[in-house]
Amino acid sequence: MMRTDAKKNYDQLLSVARQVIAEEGADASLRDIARKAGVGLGTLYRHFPTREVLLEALLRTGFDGLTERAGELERCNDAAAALVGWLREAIAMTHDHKGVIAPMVAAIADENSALHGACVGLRAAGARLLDRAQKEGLARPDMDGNDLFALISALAWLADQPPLVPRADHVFGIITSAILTGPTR
Amino acid sequence: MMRTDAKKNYDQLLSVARQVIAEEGADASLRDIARKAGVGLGTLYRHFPTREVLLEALLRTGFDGLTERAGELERCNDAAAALVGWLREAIAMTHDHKGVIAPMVAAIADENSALHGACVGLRAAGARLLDRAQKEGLARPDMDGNDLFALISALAWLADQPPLVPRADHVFGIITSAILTGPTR
DNA sequence: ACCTGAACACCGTTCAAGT
DNA sequence: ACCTGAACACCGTTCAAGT
Repeated sequence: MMRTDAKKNYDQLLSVARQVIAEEGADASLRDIARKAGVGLGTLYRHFPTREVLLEALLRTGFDGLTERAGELERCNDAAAALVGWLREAIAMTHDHKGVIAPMVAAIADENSALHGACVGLRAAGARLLDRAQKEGLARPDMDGNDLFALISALAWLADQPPLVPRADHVFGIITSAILTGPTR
Repeated sequence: MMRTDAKKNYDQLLSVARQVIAEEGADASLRDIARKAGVGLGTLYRHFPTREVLLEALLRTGFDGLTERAGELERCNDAAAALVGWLREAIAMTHDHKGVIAPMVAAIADENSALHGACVGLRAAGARLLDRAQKEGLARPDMDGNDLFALISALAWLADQPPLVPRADHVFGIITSAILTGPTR
């Protein structure tokens, strides 16, 4: 069990980090976060030895929500709508924490990253929805969870680039239509 | 006209920058480049007042090659193949200079960026190829040069993320099939 | 005209010293 | 146990001083 003063610092750090990262992005200055939290820099490193650990803590509830949501949608009638709806939600989630998609992509290949588990879980949840849609003949068969993860990442990145934001929704539509359409032409 | 010593420094800087950026990416340390070029840091800033100016100088021949190539392809019989082939080349070009796609995307909305002109030219070249394919009924009509630029950017970014590289080609195929297919399903 | 490098204000990360 | 902040090795950017 954490000492109560440590717990207080931890919570304060997390709260300030959420705020700062929402403004500055996932590559915000850790020094700045510690400063704004009124805490020594070493304390931040004690609680979050790595930037990924901090991001994981910030995104945990979001990740959990998404995998839970995937479970619900698996029991939805329309497997195509379930897949596309979940994709949209997954992208929206990263959109709340700009700059987070690059570390997430890096984490999926790095078992030591604090974000690894969450990303693998995300990929698996998407893969299940995709698999169901494929079995019903609603999604192109020449894709797997890795392709889906790559597409989600690309769309999330796109939605993070201010000049591309106006087109993000439309591009989302183009790509989902490709997923739901038959294989090569 | 440049003084000959200045010209020598300029060339040396450009050559070292090409090398360093190939290894470290477009966000490589400018200090490091100056150091390796055996030149004062101020000299680098004199010749390349901004990182974008340096990137533009590095990519100029690549940009020119791509717009020229687009001109050739416009006279190709198969408008669909011309479009897809050019997309592939455009993405390959950024792939040679990792990390360059983010500044390029930023530049398209920033008229003051040294990369602005090149990016606008790229978008225009793609738009012409797209337009021709659309007029022949070979590409979906609900797209324009902005969408194409966004898709190229997303694919270029994807090809820059090591864990996603294995899927990059396949995802490219999925997306081009969406462009060449009819509109929504 | 051009070059240099110190100066300034920042980083991330570590770690001895304190409570 | 936990916290602090100095220390170290880096950045990008500017600019006085030199040739």
